Amino acid sequence: MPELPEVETIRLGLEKHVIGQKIVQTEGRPGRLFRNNPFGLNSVETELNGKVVTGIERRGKYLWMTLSSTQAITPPRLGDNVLVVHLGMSGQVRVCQEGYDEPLAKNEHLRITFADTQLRFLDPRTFGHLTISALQSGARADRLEIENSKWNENRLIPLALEHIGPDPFEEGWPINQVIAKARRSGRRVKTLLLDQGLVSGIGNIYADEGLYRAHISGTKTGRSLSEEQWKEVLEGCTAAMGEALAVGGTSFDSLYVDIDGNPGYFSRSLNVYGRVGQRCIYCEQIIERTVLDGRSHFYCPGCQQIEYLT
DNA sequence: AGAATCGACCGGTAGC
DNA sequence: TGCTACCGGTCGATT
Repeated sequence: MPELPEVETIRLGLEKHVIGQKIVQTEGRPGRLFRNNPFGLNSVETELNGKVVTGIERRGKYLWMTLSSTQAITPPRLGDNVLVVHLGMSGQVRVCQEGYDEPLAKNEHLRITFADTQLRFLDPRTFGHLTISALQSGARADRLEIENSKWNENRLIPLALEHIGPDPFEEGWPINQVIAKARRSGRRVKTLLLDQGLVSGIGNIYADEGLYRAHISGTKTGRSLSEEQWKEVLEGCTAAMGEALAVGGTSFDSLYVDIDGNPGYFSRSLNVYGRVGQRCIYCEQIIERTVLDGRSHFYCPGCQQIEYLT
């Protein structure tokens, strides 16, 4: 399940392989992955063909590929169309150097061919998205109702991502404003961490790991936590994601691999996620699993005091 | 109007 | 061997 560290691992791999390369051919499979693209698959192909890749950017779990009509690597401009990619829960991007003429695989939705490299976008469960979107000002995209929303004003963000909140790995991300908003909510902390409009990139694994690191139960309401507790939770999630990124992400099952097909190694460092029945490494109580808002929640009953909501 | 909650979308796979 | 239940990120419908 690709969350921030896994998506960033893929972004780094793509940067290595396709920056400066010219797209010679694009082939897509019509279907659900293009459901949000206003002009359908054809517009994806016409937008990409002949363009040069100038960058691969990321916010939260979304990636986008910036493009240029000339060979020079120039910064993206306001209004430029980019290819936006979301991997859902089973999406993969793979880089190939051979077999260019093989027909599209059953689960392959887009194939981009460069002179000596080919990118393949695979997604068996089709929860992912592929779409073309125009860049707009990051400040305008910011929906946090922040008074001085200057932290992101120099960044260009695809219009399709304007509902996506700040990413803890973005330079100067407004953690205090995120906390202020979270503390006005009656929703559970775990649910708030998964709300990509509040803070982006955190998924089920790193939400549970961050809550465990902060020794705080995800069943508490947003408004019941102090500023300091919220800071510990968010920094716990960020630290877990940073450590995971350093080892190529978490391959909890075989669904996540990087662009070369290699798994990440953080699953062996997880403290609670998927460890139901095993002992907490800190207090030695047995890790439990419950369901919050329809999602799995793993926690240590010794370290994280549960709050039962009526 | 806004906030919160819940089900639908998929198919690989674990468990029976 | 075959069947069913389960899982999760996001969106849209419902409360």
